[in-house]
Amino acid sequence: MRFSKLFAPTLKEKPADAEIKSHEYLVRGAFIRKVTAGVFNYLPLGKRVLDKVWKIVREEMDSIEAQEMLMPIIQPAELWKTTGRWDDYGPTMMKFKDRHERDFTLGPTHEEVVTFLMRNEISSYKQLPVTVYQIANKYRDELRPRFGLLRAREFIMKDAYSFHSNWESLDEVYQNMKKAYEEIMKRIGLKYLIIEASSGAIGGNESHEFVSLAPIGESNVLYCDKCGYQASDERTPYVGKYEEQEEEERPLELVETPGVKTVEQVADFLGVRKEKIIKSLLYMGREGMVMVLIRGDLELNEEKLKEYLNDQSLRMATPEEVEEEIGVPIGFVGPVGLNKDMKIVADESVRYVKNAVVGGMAIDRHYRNANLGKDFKVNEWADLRMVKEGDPCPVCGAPLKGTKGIELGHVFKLGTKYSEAMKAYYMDRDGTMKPLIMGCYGWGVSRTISAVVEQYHDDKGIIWPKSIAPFQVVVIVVNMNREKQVKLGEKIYRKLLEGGIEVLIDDRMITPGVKFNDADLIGIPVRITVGKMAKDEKVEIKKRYSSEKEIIRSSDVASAVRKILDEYSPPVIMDEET
RNA sequence: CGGGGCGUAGCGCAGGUGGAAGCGCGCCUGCCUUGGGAGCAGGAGGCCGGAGGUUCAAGUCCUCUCGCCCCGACCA
Repeated sequence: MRFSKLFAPTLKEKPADAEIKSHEYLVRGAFIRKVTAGVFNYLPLGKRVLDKVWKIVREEMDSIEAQEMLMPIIQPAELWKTTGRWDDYGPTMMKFKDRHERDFTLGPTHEEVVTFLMRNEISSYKQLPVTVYQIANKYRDELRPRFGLLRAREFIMKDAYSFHSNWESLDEVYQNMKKAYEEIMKRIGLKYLIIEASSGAIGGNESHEFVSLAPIGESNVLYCDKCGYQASDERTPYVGKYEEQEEEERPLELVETPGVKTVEQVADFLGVRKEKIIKSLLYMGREGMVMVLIRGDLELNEEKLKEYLNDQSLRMATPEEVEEEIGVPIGFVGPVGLNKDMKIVADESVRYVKNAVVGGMAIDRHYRNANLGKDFKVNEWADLRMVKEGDPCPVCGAPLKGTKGIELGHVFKLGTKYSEAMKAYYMDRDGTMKPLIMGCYGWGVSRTISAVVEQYHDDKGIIWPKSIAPFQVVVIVVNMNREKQVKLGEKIYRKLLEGGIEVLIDDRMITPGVKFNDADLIGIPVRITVGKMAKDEKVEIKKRYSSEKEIIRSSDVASAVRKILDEYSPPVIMDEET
């Protein structure tokens, strides 16, 4: 490719909306351009990188005998209603109506569509197992699209689905998929962790996330140096012991607390520790309102609650809903004297709080000395607290450590959730109808590009690993007015092309500074500079991430390029202010 | 959805109290220059996001609207 012909309008200045390096460099380097919030054009350079990632993902999928297919972006509402996800997934879906007022969505994922397909086409165990995948656009109406390709509304994902007649078969594909994902991470060159993304408590619902490490990542990872435990904070059970408080139960007392609502304020106002307060949170779910209790100093883990109540539509009740249902403004709601027939679920921590402070069930009132059993009851107990860095490892008890990352891959044993909801049955060897056993496996293809830039850049721009660089080599002709340089540059360019190397020749009629800066910004691994020494048939060769330059004879270029590419391994950036 | 901010040239931005639309970069022409985003000279480019209003007069004030960005949206 000739730079003079390449559509790559690079930018000198940082775009106003870029907060993180990957966003800034991908825009400045002319890889992407925003069309509207969370929706992007991929320019030629961006498309080249995307294709590289795409190819690696495809090869790894093919290697485990997953079969590529293509599913529609437009999906009818009916499919989503049969699984209940039209409401569960709800606001994140891009919905629209056709001219006949029928509801549709732009697919955020494809479980429904693929299960629908298999329901119609799979009738016998003899057709199983089967694994299919696609690499295609996905649509999610994110609350707040941000960080360029990292949280986009339109993005590219590889999604695979497997179908089985037994759990052993599912496990086999699941393990293969994990290996394939590790291969993808390694081939691209990302530093990553595989983390548990399931409670692992009941049933066979196993799940793992593949997280690319980055300080700006939105996944909180907890890990244990001692035993190797790694998991998402959302899925880490709390295994610490609570201490029984040796304290005499005092009589319940209603106190005035004007305008005092938050745990913080209550603790201050009444002069008690947050540990003595019990927070009463109200959630709306499929079966109405639920009261959730947790100790004042702890954070509720909403994922655990959703899982425990088996209700993905769960959300915090609005202040209006609380007023309407309970007749008391939020901040003063509590379990004492709750005359509504409402389920009360409590975190284990609540069991051990003696003489607690709780909402007074009247405006500007709180109760002191509320005690479990005597003053209020709890219907159900569960582990609902958010585990933090420093809490004990659920496996070995050592203090957990924390880090952050970008979720790139997610594998999940779905079991029969979708097949049962959509009545996707096959006939087994024994002549009975059984629901298909399923697994699903996602990989964020476009997001991978950002994750790579987060790990591979410096203050001049991107430093692509050679596996996904848009070009392997850039040939810079320093002075286009010097015939010697132009001729030698062209000769080298042609030679490398013939050798099957992806090479870009910078033949623009501009000053060399621009060329050097663009080469750095775009992040091409090997740079060959054809300058003053062209008259002696010599050129300079340099790695993107190194300041060392080597002078070589032009006849040695092909072998020098091969050698440098062989040993090319840029350093990973793990910590940096963004 | 709540709070805050911003929409002025392709990009980044400036335009007190209303009174002739500007700067830097980029772009075009010419000269000159060519090892880290050159220099000089000339030039093109704007419905000041949109609609309504106040006024003799609106980029500027008011109302509405659309879009974008940031923070929060889970602690009651």
